[in-house]
Amino acid sequence: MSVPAALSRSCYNPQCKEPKPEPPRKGWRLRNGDCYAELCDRCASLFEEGKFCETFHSKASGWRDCESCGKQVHCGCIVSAHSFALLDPGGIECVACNRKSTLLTASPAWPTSILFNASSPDKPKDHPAKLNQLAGSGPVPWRQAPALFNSCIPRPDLQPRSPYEIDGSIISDRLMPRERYTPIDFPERLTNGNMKHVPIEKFENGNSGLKTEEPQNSFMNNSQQPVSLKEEPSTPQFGLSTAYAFTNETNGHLGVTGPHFRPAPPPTLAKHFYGNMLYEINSSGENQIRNGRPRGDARGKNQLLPRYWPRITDQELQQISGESNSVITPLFEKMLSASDAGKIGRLVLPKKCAEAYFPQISQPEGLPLKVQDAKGSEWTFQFRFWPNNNSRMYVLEGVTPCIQSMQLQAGDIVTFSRLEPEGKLIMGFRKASAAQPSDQENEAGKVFNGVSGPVGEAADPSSWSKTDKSGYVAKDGHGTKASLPRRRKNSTLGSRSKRLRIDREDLIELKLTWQEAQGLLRPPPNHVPSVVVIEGFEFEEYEDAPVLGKPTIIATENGGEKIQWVQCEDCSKWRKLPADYLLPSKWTCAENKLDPERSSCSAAQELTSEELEDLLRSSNTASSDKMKAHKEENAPNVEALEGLDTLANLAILGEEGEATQTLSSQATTKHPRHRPGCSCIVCIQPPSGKGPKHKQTCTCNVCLTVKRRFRTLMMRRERKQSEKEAESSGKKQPSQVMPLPNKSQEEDPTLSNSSPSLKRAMEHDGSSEEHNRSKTSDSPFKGQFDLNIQPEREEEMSPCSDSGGGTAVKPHGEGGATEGHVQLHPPPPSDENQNSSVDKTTSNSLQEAEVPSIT
DNA sequence: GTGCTGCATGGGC
DNA sequence: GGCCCATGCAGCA
Repeated sequence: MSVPAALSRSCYNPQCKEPKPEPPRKGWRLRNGDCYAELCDRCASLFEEGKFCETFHSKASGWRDCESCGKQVHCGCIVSAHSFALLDPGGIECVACNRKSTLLTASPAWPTSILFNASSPDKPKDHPAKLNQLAGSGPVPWRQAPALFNSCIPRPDLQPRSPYEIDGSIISDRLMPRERYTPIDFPERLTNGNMKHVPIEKFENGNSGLKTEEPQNSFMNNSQQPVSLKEEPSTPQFGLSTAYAFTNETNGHLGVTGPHFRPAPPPTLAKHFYGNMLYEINSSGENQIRNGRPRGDARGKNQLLPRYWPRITDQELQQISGESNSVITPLFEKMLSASDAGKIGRLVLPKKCAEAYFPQISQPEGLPLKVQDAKGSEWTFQFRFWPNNNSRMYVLEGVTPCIQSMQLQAGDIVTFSRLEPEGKLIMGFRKASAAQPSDQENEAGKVFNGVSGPVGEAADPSSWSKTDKSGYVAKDGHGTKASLPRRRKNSTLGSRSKRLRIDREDLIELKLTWQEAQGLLRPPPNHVPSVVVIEGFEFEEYEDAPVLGKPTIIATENGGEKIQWVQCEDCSKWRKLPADYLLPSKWTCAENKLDPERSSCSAAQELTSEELEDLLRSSNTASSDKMKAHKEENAPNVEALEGLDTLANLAILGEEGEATQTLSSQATTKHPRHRPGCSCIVCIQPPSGKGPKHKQTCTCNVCLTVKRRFRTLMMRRERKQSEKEAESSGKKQPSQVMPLPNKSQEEDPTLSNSSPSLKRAMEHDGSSEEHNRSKTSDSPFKGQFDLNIQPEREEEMSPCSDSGGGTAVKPHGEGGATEGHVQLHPPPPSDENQNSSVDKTTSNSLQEAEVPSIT
């Protein structure tokens, strides 16, 4: 610690023994921010002439050439810290050249340099304020800040946090690995060349955490991977040379990761950190405001809210950057609201983010903004604003196609990054399952995991794994990683919007229309259908339930040939396949045997973004139209849905009148197993709605078979029930008893394990009037049914809950009565639910047939 | 009737 | 109390 300038009688310059004049002349501002070097006349004059370093530090290290005029500038000490500017491409410029270039190339949105000079050395008081401005507050546009940070702060991963963001609980519970950091006491660096990490305990709020000391260079040396920085902090700069140390939880090293990661950008954080650093550093002895504003205000209105801090991961960066050497600057992220992900196609941008990172717009119409998605597709959005309460509301318009192509929905997160040096905007995303694995969002996350991605994989908190074709899911055994900020009280979904929260609760159900669900059904793996011949017609029957297949988009090529587009699980590129090609639930480019040229994820996508957009749009339209048509067609008959017991643990909750669209862009209505030459009961029928409908009196083979099999089914059920009743005689009878068909009906010997949906066809021939009556019972689940029902289990639970004995539904046809939701969690096993389920199972089974065209 | 556009409203921070 | 922003809604095409 040097002698306070005020206490020394000699010139502050240690190389000068001259006494200070009275009053002493002020030199540069000292690091503590309040004092100034008190100099003798000579040294003061040299300082004011900008020749101090030249005179006294000529043999010191840290001299650099101005990139413009070549003039040597000492960048190695605090004395001249304000007389040069760091340039984005690297190097420095003297004040004079920088002023010229700034005037010539001034771009408020994308500054070319960082100015470290004060307006005048004789106004050293200006420094902190200017630095703060540069860092993103005050009149200087926020958009200047990213470059500022980019240039100075090696930040390997995730968003920086201010010291007071870290408390004990955060360290232990919230902080993700590598999120840990410690602001560095920059004055220490300046003086002794070592990078000392300020112990977090030092901060006023009692935070505890990392306490390490590393040589200055070890910051980079300890990196697991090199960091692409345009300007490395090799030269200790003024206080803005804030750096962060990170620990890698796996090895405890300080370091940075990510080959293309540029330091984190949140502009206000620059101010945030700088201001607080000054404040905190002085907090021990001088608990005053150092940056000109109360500490509390550091989190004030000018802050980029934590929920917008980019939490982009290495993998995502890698995905975005691909193999290029481009540097990616994560800008911000936003969780999609219902309206963002809705049809309107408007993505509301956080105001601060929009103003900081997007081009400045003065007219509400804004301007078109090209954004590239993670797959490389380029989209053009209209970046604009609406006047709103004397403020602005920034929106991106026309995002629907992009959001649909990424299959995003409310709760998912879109991230915005900038690709340097191109300056291209990159839009990435994280699926909700990756972002919300905790708290109230937990359930939704689990659901998503359950449907679209692996769950319960080895917990590796430091990594992310893909959960679906394009999103990521956190492999977080504790369910805390990705939800760190969301667990805060003021989290986006925590309390920000009840409406959004409700929507997320709805995510417990996978919104899936019945037709879409059918379209996704595939024969079970290793299936060996038993073929039964009835009157010359072959019937396939499966022992196991079908599985969910890969959604595709059916299209017609110019030549009229039917094809389907399928998206690769790994690279999310769309590949073309024959329309009748059967896809597993997961499909990757490697399986594209039919098109060797595109059997690798590295192969380009055939579809242009425009074509894809059209395709998705047309798919949606078709789906919507079909839904409407189907609704109209079935409106009189549809009160409940068919039991899709084949969906294993899924349940469909029909919601009449509500057309869900979540998967409509992907779900195909293609007959999942409609194969040429197949003579099964469905394949001999024309697709739903396309052929003549069968009359109730129809005696064709199909109708007769259906009827006979239904009778058999009912007889079996009756017999089973009788047996059970005999066994459980004396037991309490359930409140609702399945009505049974006429016992005199003959049994169909071929009915071994047929689909319960066959039964529905029977209700139309008048033989199941009882069922029709039960269908209209006052069940609280009227209009719905629970696909979680596993018939066998139901039978165990309720002696009268025979669901028909069949567990496998042939995923034929598109005969869904209406759309429904697939529910992943069964209703609570209350009596009411059980009974309701029984009722639903029975009635629903009778209402839906795999031969929907039979009337 | 439907979808789009621009603004208004109001809850939450 | 002011600002942000999710969403509602009227007007229009």
